[in-house]
Amino acid sequence: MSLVADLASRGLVQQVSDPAIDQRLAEMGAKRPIAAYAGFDPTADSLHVGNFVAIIGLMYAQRNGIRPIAIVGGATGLIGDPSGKAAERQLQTKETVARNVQGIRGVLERFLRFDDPKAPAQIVNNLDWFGAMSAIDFLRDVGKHFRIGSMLAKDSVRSRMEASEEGMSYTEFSYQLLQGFDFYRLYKDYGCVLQLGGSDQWGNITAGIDLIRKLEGEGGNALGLTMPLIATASGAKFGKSEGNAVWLTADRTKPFDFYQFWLRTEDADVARYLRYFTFLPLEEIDALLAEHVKSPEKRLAQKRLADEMTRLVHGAAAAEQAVAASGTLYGGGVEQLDAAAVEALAGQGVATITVLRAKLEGGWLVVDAAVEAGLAKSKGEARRLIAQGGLYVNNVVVTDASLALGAGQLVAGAAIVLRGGKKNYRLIRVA
RNA sequence: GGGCGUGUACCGAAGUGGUCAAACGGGACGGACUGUAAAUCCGUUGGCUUAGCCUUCGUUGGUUCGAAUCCAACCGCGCCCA
Repeated sequence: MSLVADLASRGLVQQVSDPAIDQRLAEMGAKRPIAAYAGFDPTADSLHVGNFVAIIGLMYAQRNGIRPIAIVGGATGLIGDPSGKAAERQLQTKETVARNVQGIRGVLERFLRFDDPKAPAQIVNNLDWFGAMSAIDFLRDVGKHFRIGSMLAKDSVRSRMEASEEGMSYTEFSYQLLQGFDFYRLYKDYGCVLQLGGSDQWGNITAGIDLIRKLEGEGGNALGLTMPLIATASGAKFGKSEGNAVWLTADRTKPFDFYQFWLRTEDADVARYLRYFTFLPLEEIDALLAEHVKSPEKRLAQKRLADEMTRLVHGAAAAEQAVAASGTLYGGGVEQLDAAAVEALAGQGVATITVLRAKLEGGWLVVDAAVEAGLAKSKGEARRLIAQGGLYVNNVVVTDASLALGAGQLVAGAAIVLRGGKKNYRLIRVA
């Protein structure tokens, strides 16, 4: 058993509840099949790269023959985890949460094997046990085992009470009971002996470990492990691109944009990310980094990272297409585009809008085009972009805000490549 | 239930009758330099048919020639007392 050793070698262990987790897992695993779990908040119908660390944790568990369980918090999502949050969460409707649970299930199915003969993955919705539980039962059976003192001492509570003006509602205060009880149920019914989570989850994880010990007595022995919260070397939040989260599904973040996100990783981060997120052997990563240090301008490490990640998340075909599209758009190949290449770009996950030919022939203002393509939120913003020299049609700077696009700008008679800034490409095709 | 306080643009935070589309900081975005990096520098950051007009300062209503600023009620939030 080398789950913790594996994770540690990748720099993915922040804190452990027991220094000998691997050994303990081996002992328990010898007697019966064991499982490990991580929770996912259904705040959206998809997961983003910020959730990826937890997924990686489960993937390593599965590789070690431990059944990975993902809890999709249909119940806890209705409450809102205060950990790491400065402000009270906006409550979601039950319908929204139910829909999000479905979406997240779909994402997880791509990373965990559900048909693994030895350690099949499983998705569990904690609404299964909370949905039917009455408030009275909850207070008697769960609440009784929690002491206010230790609840107040949790970092997630203290920081809100002391540091922030926000305070905290009773609803969020009780979150740790819910997550603690999740762990207990999984421990009892699914043989789940280990909980994984981001470092902000420590308080919630220990709440579960304590609850299991109290309810199960001597035999109750659950384990917890937290993984580091990922931040960029320059201190920015990880996983945002142009202010938006980078998602793991193509409908929210195009494979091309996903590839580009990783490709733009700064030097100071690329080594960590390769270790964290890819399954490349460490020796190979070291060799790659040695190359990278010699000639950083080649961005070999970033290219490899982007390729591996896109491959892992969107598949080999999408990755190859993203590489090809990047070559075309950033290699200055826009002028040489032909109809086939345009077709390819669209297929390669470059965000595309389609307009009627008549619109183009009627003289379509670039300003309007930029807004419709999603490069600017308003015409004013589009005009500002132009004034600053940040809008390009077919890689040529637009200098006149009153410019109208026409059929003449169509590359190979098929499409116009619109670019905002360095990073945002849109393909406009005619129907 | 009572007292005190608070609610401003993405976030933090000034402004307390006109000169306020609203200082400043952060973030974000654009440009320059580079390596689609970092750091640094410059610029932008409510909308529009842009020398002008329109909509914003918790909500609604009022006072006033004129309100983010004054008044009333309501809503949200914080702290304290019960």
